[in-house]
Amino acid sequence: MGLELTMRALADPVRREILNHLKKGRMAAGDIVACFDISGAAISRHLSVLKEADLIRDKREGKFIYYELNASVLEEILMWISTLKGEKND
Amino acid sequence: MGLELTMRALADPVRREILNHLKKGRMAAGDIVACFDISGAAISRHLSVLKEADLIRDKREGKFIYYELNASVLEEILMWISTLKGEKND
DNA sequence: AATACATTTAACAAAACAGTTAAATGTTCA
DNA sequence: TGAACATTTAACTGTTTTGTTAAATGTATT
Repeated sequence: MGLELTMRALADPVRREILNHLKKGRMAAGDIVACFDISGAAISRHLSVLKEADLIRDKREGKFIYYELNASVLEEILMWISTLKGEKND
Repeated sequence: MGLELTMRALADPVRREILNHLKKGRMAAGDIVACFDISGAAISRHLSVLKEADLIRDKREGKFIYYELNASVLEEILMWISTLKGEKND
């Protein structure tokens, strides 16, 4: 999917904070909404951007949709940064 | 200062590519412009965003203004990512 | 001083973004 | 089936971003 999607997704502070919340474990969309002061619709779109970037995965369970972090995508950023710093990387 | 400025600066592909170019060493603004297909004015504004984020530093030498990478700011991103991954960091 | 060169700043247009409310979808349960 | 709940999608609005060209600034050179 590429660095482009990832970086764009991470550019927004709300989305970064969503990821910070998910660090502790998966959460239903509604629980995420409750952490913020903006509408559920707005959060929902943020979630879809994060999902598009594969930074999160979702799983429906009954009425709820649970979101969880997929930190593996961040490796690409780490590699990019490390080449910027002139480090060798595999 | 802060992750916010850094992430926003890195969100744009042109700016990331500017950093990639600077990895090899400092370059005058004009040389950077020559790497892209957009106007000097546009590049100049990208440079000012990168500078605002302290990702680059500039130094005037006669007619030229040289830009160089300041990779140290990237540490903050590395730390943020590492906490996301649940790693301890100092 | 006058010109030329390198770069930035200003003014503006087009596209992208993030929020809102209202309507639609999918699921459960009486 | 239909009412209630969780979430997303649609339609729209205001703001920010990125590019353009033209004018301004700073420096060197003659």
